Amino acid sequence: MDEIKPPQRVASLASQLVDSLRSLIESGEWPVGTRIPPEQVLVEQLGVGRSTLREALGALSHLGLLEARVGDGTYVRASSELQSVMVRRASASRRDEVLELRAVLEQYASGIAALRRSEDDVRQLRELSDFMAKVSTPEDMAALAGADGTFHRTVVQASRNSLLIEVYDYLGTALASALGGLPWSDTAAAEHAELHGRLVDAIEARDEDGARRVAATIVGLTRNHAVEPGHDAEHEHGVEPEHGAEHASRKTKGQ
Amino acid sequence: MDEIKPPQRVASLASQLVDSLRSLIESGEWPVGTRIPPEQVLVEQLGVGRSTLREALGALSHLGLLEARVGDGTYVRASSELQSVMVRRASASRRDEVLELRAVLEQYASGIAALRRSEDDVRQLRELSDFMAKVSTPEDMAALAGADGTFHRTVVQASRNSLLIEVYDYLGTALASALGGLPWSDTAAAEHAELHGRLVDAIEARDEDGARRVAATIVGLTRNHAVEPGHDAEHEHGVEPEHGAEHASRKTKGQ
DNA sequence: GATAGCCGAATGTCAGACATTTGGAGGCTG
DNA sequence: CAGCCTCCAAATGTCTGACATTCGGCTATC
Repeated sequence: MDEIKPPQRVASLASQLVDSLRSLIESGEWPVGTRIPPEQVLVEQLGVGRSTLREALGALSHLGLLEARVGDGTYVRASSELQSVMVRRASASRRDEVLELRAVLEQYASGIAALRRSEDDVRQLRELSDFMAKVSTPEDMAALAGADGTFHRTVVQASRNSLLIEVYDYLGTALASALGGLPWSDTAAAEHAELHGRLVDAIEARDEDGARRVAATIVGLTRNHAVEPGHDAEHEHGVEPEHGAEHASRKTKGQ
Repeated sequence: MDEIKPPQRVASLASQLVDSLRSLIESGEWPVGTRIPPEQVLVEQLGVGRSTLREALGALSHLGLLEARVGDGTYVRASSELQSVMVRRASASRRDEVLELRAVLEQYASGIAALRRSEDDVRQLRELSDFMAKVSTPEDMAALAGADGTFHRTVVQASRNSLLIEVYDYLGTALASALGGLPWSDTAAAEHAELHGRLVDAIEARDEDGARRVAATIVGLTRNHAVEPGHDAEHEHGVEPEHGAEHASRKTKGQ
């Protein structure tokens, strides 16, 4: 009995590989945008056959964590597997369902945020709110939409619940590809800005119920904008995060 | 120019396979528990190499839709890819975060349910509520826990938002494997039952705000039970749904 | 009739080969 | 010298064949 191997053949090699690679990605060792070593290198580093490795890489690709390009290499595309799945699921849902779920999360997160917010949160929200109140020219509408998105994400983040934050973000991603920038009338924009100010007030005052109520009002207003009929049915569900951006130099082999 | 193939080599064969197989599963053509045809058969049916097919099968396995067993076959394990990913993500989160998110969904679903509930919903809820009010002997605690779970799922389902329902269910699945059956004191059980009755009342009366508030109270009560310190950190994240159950007879080849 | 052993079948893994695509290096031309 | 073109190495995509491992059922034996 020199060597007794049998003990651990619990999980398939490919499964173990998937877990290993996934933890490499989720831990940030392979940041998004990284070009991972070519299959040949990984095969000899990990000591597995190419088929096995490819099965693992394929799984991660279909999970949305990796993206392989023929003739180029394989890149890290996202750090969370929940994202791609959630986006795909949300894209397959009726838009009002997605909006409703997101609204639910946002309202409640606003309430919690009022309880857990830091001084820093309040400062950021106040800045964004003030900014949105100032802009009114049509050409700033794009900036306003961006600020609005940041505002709501900041509110949700102040809830300090990472799982809630993540789900909220993914729903937002799924929606963004669907509705994009909507036009705002002047009166609506003014009301919108005023409500945001009140939301910040409530959060600053640690008024859970008030924050939730204001958030509900904002959500209702937003929904009225979004339900405008038109491009209802499908939209490409690829979302396509940044990827043309930071590609590690191709010839960087050793690291 | 006899044959022009180039037109669609847009996506890799394996990717197309994943989509095909996934739709077979999600459409219900291959119900959960089905033993899918062996690789060899699929290879010749689909006209692809075994490596390619295996890459697709591996991806679906790691997505949690399939489960392969050496020497036996490959079985459909779940019909939604969101489930496994969500369960895994939730299991990696702090329990209080999961509870909180689930509580959020439940509270708002209760409010929405009050608006959208059918007569049938009310009837079912009333039955469950009455049942829970009756049982008090310790040996019925298991049945009570089951009825409680069914009650809450029914409430959420009355919201008629499939995405919300799905996410709620998965969070519940993730939690169930973690906390299992908790003991209830008599007074707590009585309060619990009384609250459920009031929730049904509010839903029947289409009282959105009241339903949400009662649900919030129930959630708070439940949370007090769940936050008892102890087994906090990790718990196996496998969840393991039914699988020993309905296996199609092995020799059933044609269908 | 019960049990132990055999055998076929199915998945798991590896190796090799070729196809296809890409990006860049190098040479050619103006 | 600048710009374009060609060619090539590299990387992923696919297929085939082989062997290992494990499981379920069948059969033969006691």
